[in-house]
Parts: sequence; structure tokens; C-alpha cells
Amino acid sequence: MSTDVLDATFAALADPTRRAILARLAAGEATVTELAAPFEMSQPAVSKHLKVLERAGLVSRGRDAQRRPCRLEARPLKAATDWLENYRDYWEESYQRLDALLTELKDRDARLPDPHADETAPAAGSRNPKPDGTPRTDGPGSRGA
Amino acid sequence: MSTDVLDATFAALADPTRRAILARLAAGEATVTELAAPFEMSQPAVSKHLKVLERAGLVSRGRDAQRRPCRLEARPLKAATDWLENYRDYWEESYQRLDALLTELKDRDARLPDPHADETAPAAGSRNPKPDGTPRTDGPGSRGA
DNA sequence: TCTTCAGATAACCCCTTAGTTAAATAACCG
DNA sequence: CGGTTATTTAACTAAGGGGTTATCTGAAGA
Repeated sequence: MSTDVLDATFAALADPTRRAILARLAAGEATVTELAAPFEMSQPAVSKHLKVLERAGLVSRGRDAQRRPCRLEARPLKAATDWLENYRDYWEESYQRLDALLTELKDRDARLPDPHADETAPAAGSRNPKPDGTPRTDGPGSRGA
Repeated sequence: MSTDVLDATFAALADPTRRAILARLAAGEATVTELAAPFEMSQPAVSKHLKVLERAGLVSRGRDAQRRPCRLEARPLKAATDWLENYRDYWEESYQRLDALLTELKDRDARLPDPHADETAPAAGSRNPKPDGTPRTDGPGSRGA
């Protein structure tokens, strides 16, 4: 879970073109020209994006004659999700006010000296034990054959 | 869920310093100098990072005399997580081989013409209905008072 | 072999980013 | 008012990102 992985992954995801490429690859392998088609940019530009995705480990490529089919490698996305998961408690709306309250009280009580918490451990709260059963809002369509 | 939000959020998360800042803020509000202390860079540099985080909506700031305490605003992280959630099926190891198989079969069967899938909808699979009960590996410490 | 198709590289542009130091604000403290 | 503390802004450098066009490589196929 070295920071480099997260660096590269998040950086790769920061571009809409690259996210679109990943979305396309989620539907199955595709060649560079196939991937480039939907976009208004040149093919070399897409090649560059692919290189970024490849460096981040999000895409791997095979070989079929002169074609270099790309396929999705989603594993780094797990690292990213894992990192984000530490903050799940913080975006649950219902706790936002409680959180503000706690911070204020703590602030008033004593000025806490805690200059840094490790990057990988945001000291996630004991508030939400985690596995909430919330069903995904996005409707997963049928995939594969 | 405009792409701009994801752009800014993922871009903000692509820097280890900024991720560390967020981790620190998860433990409670902090002033700029408090946030800057752990790092070897100058304080203005940290201010810049904070501005990036602020622009992404990940940090908001109050005012306490000459201090401008920063607090975590985790909502954009939900958008990021939601996007990543669409790919959850793809990183479940057990399916990697099955996926490869399916793609190959489909490829052999007929060359599918599906140039682009929308960015927000990677056509997530019907394979994994989703709410897996996997407990988080990171140990959430106690938080708040 | 000559051609064509599929991608990769190169060389270049422009703009952003991450960092620096130094100076400007802004609010408190005496 | 004058000084100290906290933070922002300015000006600058070095590096990298995203895009372009033009050129090179490499495999297929006539």
C-alpha cells in the first residue's frame, strides 16, 4: 500500500478521459484505436493516457498481431477504495453536526497537541462500525455474455 | 456528480502531502502551522496544498483570531468512492480469471462494436451483488473525546 | 518487396503544479 | 502605537501534464 500506488492511481483517475477509458474497458478488452474513437483528441494523446493508466497498473496490454488490446486491471482501484474507506464515517451526513460538536467541545476542553496522524490511519471513528447494508444506488446492468 | 468534482477530488488526493493533511484533519480541526509542522516543506507550500484541498471542497476553514482553523469536509470523498464502487466487482480476485475467460469467449464469438460506455456507468457486473461482509482490515481507533 | 494498418516516439507548445524566499496582511498583546 | 504571531500573496524556478503534428517501427498481406 505504498503511497506511490495511491499517488499514481489517484493521479490517473483525476482525468475524465482516463476515467472514460476505464469505463470502456470495464465492458471488455479494446484496442487503442477503438479506445480513441469516441474522443475528439488525436490517437497519440490517447496513447499517452494509456501509458499513464499502464504505469498506474490500471491497464495491461496483450498482443494480437499489430494490435495491442488493453484490458482493465482493477486491483489498484482497491487500494484507492481502501484508503477512502477510512473516511466513510466522515461523509455520513447524520454525523456531520455531531462531529462539529465534538470538535468544539474538545477544543474548549483542552488544546490537543497531536501534530500528525499517519497517512494510512486517519483514526477512523468508533461511530460507525462500518459494514452498512446500504444497497448501491447505481443499477448494475448485466455484464459478460 | 459532475466530472469536475471527481477531477478536483482525485487530483487533490494524488499528492501524499495532501492525503496526510486529510488524515490529520480526520482527527480534528487544525491550524495551518499545526498542519505544516510535520512536513519538511515551508509553511507557504502547505498553504498552497490547503488551497487545493479547499478548491476541491475537501477542507473548509473557520476563523479564530489570526488563526484559520481547517476542518475536514469529506463529502467529495463520497463522490469518489461512489465512482470507484462501480469497479468493485473487477478487483475481486476470484473473478479475474473468469473475466478473462468471458472476454476471450465473447471476442471469439463476435467482434463487439461498443465504442464507449458512459463514464459514470462502467456496466458493473451482475456477478457480485455487492454488499460483501468483509470487515475492514484497518483497525479504527477511538475517536472524539 | 511494397503497401497498409496499428501504435509508439519524438519534438514541440502552453499551462499548471510544487516548491522556494521575501514581503504584505491581519489580528492580537502590551 | 509597535511588536509578535499566523497566514496569505507575490515573484520566481523547475518540472510535469495534456495536447498537437510529423515521423518511426512492426506486423500482415497483396
